[in-house]
Amino acid sequence: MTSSPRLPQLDRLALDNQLCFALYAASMALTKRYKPLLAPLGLTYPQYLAMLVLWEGDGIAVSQLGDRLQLDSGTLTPLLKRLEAAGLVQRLRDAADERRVLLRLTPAGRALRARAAAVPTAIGKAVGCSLDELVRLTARLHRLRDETLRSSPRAA
Amino acid sequence: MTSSPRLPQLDRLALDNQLCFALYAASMALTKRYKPLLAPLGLTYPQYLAMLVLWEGDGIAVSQLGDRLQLDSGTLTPLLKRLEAAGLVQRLRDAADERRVLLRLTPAGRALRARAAAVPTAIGKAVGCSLDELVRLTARLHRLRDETLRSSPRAA
DNA sequence: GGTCATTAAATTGCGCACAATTTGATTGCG
DNA sequence: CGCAATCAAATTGTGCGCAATTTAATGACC
Repeated sequence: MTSSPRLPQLDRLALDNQLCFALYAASMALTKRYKPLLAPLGLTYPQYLAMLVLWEGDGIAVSQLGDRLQLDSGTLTPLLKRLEAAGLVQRLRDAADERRVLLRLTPAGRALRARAAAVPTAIGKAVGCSLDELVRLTARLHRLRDETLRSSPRAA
Repeated sequence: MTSSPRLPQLDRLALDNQLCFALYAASMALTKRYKPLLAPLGLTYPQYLAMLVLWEGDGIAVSQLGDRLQLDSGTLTPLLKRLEAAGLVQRLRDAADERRVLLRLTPAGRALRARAAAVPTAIGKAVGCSLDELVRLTARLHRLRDETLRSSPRAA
């Protein structure tokens, strides 16, 4: 059986047939595209995602931010400390539950939203597809994530 | 203008409307799904991608692997040293061009492919969509990556 | 043949991502 | 109340991912 030169399984291990690699490569490429747009704002890409959540509504706990971004405190604690050092976010213990750390935008953090509004516009042009196509692809990817997490051992 | 409570731009900054986040979250979720499947093989996810390329054909240089995965030597050099330490890959200077490092699979590295064949099968079940849908989504993502890289400043 | 630009890896430094553990606060229950 | 279980952040350690620099080899041009 090892002498057969072409098994059907070989094709399934081809890099370009892997959905995971297509996702990974597209995500990395798009993230690189964001970098020059976010650098003037003083944000990295994950920091930008955290700010998007806080612009929707601040005063939330670290764990709630983590639920939204699917990241844990091991990732978020140092990231949020950097946002705090940059003067965009305030971290303070919840008086009602001292285990929690609440996140508040500073005036500077709130003001940054206006400058960030130009980012999605610039990216929209770069990906080169219609708004409708973009919305459908986004929805498709969210369903894929949900499906993947659902079948996972320790999904939230 | 700052007193208007709802500007159309606000919606464009909503996390769940970002294609980038949908990609990022789906990619992270799927990568986590791979982890328990790859751990018995002694591979991380990026190491698995490198092995996929080498299983297609070894004897290539580090830079060629980098072209395939869109990764640079800063990422690949330590990764490949770990694969070498694990006994899966051999790194040797190209006699014809001493700047290059050629990558060869060891017998153990070649043998690992048979065990890895079970991975795509297991993942296929987890994502919960038809093979046809999977192929179309993969192709769509590859086009998105190409488009994103094409519009990039310093694309290869 | 000697000099300069180019190229390929490697190295350094920073910021994620995550598993595993620790610290400290809260809840549940007798 | 007392105490174990649970929970939220923080910490520690490993492995990417990438920008910037360094080292060394090759190619080009005079």
